[in-house]
Amino acid sequence: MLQSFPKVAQNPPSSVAELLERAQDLVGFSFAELAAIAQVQVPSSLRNAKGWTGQLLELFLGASAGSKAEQDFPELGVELKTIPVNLAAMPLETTYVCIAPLLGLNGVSWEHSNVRNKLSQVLWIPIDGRREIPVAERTVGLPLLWQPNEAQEQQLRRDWEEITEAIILGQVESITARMGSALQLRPKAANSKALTAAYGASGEPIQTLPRGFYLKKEFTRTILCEGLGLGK
DNA sequence: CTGTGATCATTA
DNA sequence: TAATGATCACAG
Repeated sequence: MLQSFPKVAQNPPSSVAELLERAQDLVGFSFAELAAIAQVQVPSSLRNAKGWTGQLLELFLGASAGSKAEQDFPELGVELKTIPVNLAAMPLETTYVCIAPLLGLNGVSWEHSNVRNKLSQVLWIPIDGRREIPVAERTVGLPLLWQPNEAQEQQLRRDWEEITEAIILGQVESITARMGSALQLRPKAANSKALTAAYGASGEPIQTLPRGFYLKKEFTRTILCEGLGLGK
């Protein structure tokens, strides 16, 4: 099969097929190679460049830049997630999904939740992210376009409902990352001093750390292994 | 400050 | 040593 050389996208993909084509063209390339093409520097460490990998791939796939609270490819209904894995395809990190609203949740249903919207269709791009490999030498893996199956959808729904219920009841501060089987709630802020409004235990307004929804590693591992036919 | 992209680093 | 809670950079 003919392999086109990857290049920085000048426009968003016009179809899912085109998006997948672009992703396919990146397979096997190292970050050093891609960074050279995109004319950006490879950080020696991701310590001060935590989102670098995801943003590098966005350049090649043509994702609309910015920090809008919507999918990366709104016209295609696709969300992009780069996920560092080891040789066993085990995710090395949890996956950030979206900010968790702490107010105005009355009447919000799973069907209309941001979590469901973001996860309705995801283009997963695994990265060989082994820590012992220099960032420049890490490579892009096989892309996987995923939609939650019935069981996964219900699992996510149960977690979301449990967590959301706790938020509504003013228990945000007692929710730990242990709650939920696939989805978890964790801090998502510039630092521990950032504050946002939420409900207190008596329904009174309080200020608390902003939270975000994340996918636990094991859930993501199952997606990748089933989707890529790697067995379990 | 909120939301995007996430990984770091301390602790259990 | 894995997971939780904390943090980094940047756009708007």
